[in-house]
Amino acid sequence: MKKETRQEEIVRIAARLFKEKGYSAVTMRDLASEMGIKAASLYNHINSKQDILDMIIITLAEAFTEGMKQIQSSPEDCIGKLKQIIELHVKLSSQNIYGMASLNNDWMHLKEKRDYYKKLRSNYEDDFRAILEEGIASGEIINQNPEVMMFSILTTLRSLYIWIPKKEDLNLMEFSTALNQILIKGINK
Amino acid sequence: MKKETRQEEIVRIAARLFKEKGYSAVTMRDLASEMGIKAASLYNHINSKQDILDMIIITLAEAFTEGMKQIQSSPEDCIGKLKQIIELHVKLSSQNIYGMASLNNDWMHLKEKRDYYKKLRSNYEDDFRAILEEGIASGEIINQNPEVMMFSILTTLRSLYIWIPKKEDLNLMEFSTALNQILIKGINK
DNA sequence: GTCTATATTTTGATAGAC
DNA sequence: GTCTATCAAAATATAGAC
Repeated sequence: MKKETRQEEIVRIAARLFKEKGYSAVTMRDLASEMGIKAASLYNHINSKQDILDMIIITLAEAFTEGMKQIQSSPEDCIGKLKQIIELHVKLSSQNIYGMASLNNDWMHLKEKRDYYKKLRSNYEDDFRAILEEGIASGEIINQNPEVMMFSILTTLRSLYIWIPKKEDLNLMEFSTALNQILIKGINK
Repeated sequence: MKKETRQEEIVRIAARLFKEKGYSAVTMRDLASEMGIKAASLYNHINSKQDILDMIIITLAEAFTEGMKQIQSSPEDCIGKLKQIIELHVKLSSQNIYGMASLNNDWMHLKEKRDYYKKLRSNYEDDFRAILEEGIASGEIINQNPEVMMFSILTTLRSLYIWIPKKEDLNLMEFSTALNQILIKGINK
């Protein structure tokens, strides 16, 4: 394991603070205080507060894009691909709980990278929708509005970061399996 | 229809801005500008920025509490109650799209009312969980982890405000029905 | 790599005229 | 009910010493 650079440490701590109060409410003094240094010292490792947010969000957004590319090229059917998407979200969310909060809630505070982020997200949703439509066409899943299906599944997956920290008791693999069953088969007996 | 007071107008416009950028990133000057007046003039109608957030969030949180009380006292079974919960969320979310954003994302910026809000939310989740556990006990729904089921359904419902504005084409009643089917019966054929 | 000192801008809010 | 003028605090960021 490579040693964490000072910049990576700042970004990691910042993400934790951003999750608690949101990007705008966290000051450079808050962040510095949490690092045990003065605010001015932060600027030896990062260019601006904006840059920290950029790094947190873009890294994650690109990881999701990469994950979706893998899933698309897999030989699985629709249900199999959905299962992989669930696993992708559980994996990335549990690896970076704090960053997921920024991805969900603070993307509008991106500046130059905002359009790029929106493009990645929009492409991700298009790919997701295409998988559902393929499943409807092949008769694998019900013929419901794919937009509503995607909304339901995706918002649950996008909110995983809120619940995963509370579920330390629950094994992640078990969690993923339970989620898979609930999202795909419903809760009806 | 009673005429909207100036204070109500301020709160309504503020909620819209809070949804776009979050409570902390919206300044009193932003809000005043959107109202067509100067920032100082706002203080003739409200005491503080904090008060605006309090009004937005607490009004909604109490509406959910009241709705849940109604549902609890209904004679429906578990699945029927879940359907009513879905309808409650679709109704309140569509009536106050902007306020729902603050409820979800800016509750941590409450001050004196923060504990009260957290109590309401915690009670709401307890009531929700009890309905699911009752359904498991009676054999109405599958014997899965009620926490994971609640998480899945509730996060979808709590995110409705993001999607409803995009779905103006989609009738709200239809939306509610589709959502009900997807959340309860799943998407599997 | 961290510090102190400081520049500059922006913030929520108040006082008092009209 | 709105305005102008203004305050005090807090924000991001830079310069230069150590």
